[in-house]
Amino acid sequence: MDTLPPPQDTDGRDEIEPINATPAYKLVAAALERLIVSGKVKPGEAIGTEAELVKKFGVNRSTVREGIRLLEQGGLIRRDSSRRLYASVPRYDRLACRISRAFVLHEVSFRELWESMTAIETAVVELAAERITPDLLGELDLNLKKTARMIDSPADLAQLDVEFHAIVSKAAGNRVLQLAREPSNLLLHPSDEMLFKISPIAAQRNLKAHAALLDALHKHDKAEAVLWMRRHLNDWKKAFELLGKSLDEPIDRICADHILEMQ
Amino acid sequence: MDTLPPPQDTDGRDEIEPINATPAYKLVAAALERLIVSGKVKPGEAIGTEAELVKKFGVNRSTVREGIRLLEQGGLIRRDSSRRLYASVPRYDRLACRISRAFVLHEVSFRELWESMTAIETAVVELAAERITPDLLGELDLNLKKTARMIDSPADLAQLDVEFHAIVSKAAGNRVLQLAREPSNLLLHPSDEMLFKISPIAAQRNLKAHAALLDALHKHDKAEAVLWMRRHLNDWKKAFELLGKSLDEPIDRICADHILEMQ
DNA sequence: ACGATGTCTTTGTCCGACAAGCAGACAAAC
DNA sequence: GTTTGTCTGCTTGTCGGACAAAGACATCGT
Repeated sequence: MDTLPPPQDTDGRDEIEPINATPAYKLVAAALERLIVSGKVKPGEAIGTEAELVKKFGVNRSTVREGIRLLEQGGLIRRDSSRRLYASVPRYDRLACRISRAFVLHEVSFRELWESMTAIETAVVELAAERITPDLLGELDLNLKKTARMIDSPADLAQLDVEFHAIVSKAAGNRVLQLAREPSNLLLHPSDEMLFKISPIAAQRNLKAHAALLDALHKHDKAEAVLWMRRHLNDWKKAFELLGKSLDEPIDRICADHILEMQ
Repeated sequence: MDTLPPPQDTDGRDEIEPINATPAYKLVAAALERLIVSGKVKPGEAIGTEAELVKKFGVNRSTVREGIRLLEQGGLIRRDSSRRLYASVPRYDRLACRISRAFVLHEVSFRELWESMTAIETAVVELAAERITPDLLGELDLNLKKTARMIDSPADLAQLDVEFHAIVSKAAGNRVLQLAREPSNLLLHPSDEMLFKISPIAAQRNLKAHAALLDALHKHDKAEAVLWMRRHLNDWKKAFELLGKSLDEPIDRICADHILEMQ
């Protein structure tokens, strides 16, 4: 696999070097990436126009454009209205979406998702109990009310469930945990809806758990919040198993559509 | 995102159409993405040549190329030798790298990283204690021996530390947790090295903790493994604070270089 | 001063072209 | 028969130029 024999030092002139055939468009992308990540161009600042980049890098416009496309999808470059290019910070929701997609393609199991959710959500809710602010408590109150009203509409319930936990994770004030949590949440959402559709009891238990969690958060009671989160997650697992599905089968590919349609 | 209000059917002449302002190259990318994610083209299979895609989509070759570039960086498309295009599954290390980069740009704090590590690593080690296999135990044994030998070389120590935890996370058999863990690990690595460089005691405690963790894993003793992981993480925090740095300051941008250089 | 106007700029898309590298076929040498 | 070298397509990477559309900008008339 180590291509090319070592440059046979026959007569001292061995500067052949293993051929560094990196295409120009990748070099352009790498250069721009370095500019942004290293902070020389701050998020929000404008990248030059294509013509300027052409002059700066000394390559053709098509090449510059291909380089830009590489970064565009990664979220390091954003287009305002009018399609001008600005440096940008990758958005969490986009990242979460990509991660979810990767999980689908890798065919991770529900068990893996559930284990991960258990670990992360309990930590999140513990932090949230400590740090939650009144306005986020208000948002949760509102969400709970809506959940009670929508108790017979599985689709809305699933949506509200996702929202509830998203608010809690925001309250935890930890963006690393927030991003770690998001993909699993996205992927569990469709199953969530299915559970609510099939079992009204699951919907009831969901509502009750949310109410208890919210109460614990109001009281800033870490222990109780964690306890209810555990119960909440166990409920989900039990309901899932009642459906006759195995936790060890890979998540459905139908989740993929759900992920895809959000860009 | 191609919304826009429906074209107000005021007087029958409503062929205004919601202005499909999505550039063609994005549509190409979306179409290819859908092909791969939905499973119509399985990972490893070849995407057609550019010429074929030109015919299939009815757009110019440049446009096709720009579309391909969008997916290329995301890891959905891979180039074999000879640059032919194949569908692919996004690699975890690439994803972790991107996530790390996002954290740097978002200027997350060491505290956020540490809290996340605490939550995830304890869960990981608990699962690992249950599921670890003899060969992974062997790898850990080897890693521990090397760590003992390299006790005076901070750079190697940091590298071995990262490896140790990576092996543990592999042993946990949960890819979701594994990916959730990776970015924080990457970002803490440089600070790790700095800690070892400044405080030989930190290196000693690190070695001791690893030994104890490994012992617990050998015995499949969950409780002890979790206990030692907690200690290990607290050690890190204490050492960090001894350095006089605040946990609440954003992670250094120097981490960025470290992240960038791994593709 | 303000709004309507036309012009400039920039992007999205297309066309055509060429060099380099890879794959396979084919002929030559052992 | 196997190996080697060569040749010919095919595909990608890069280039140059071109044009339409839409935003940005300057100008002009009131």
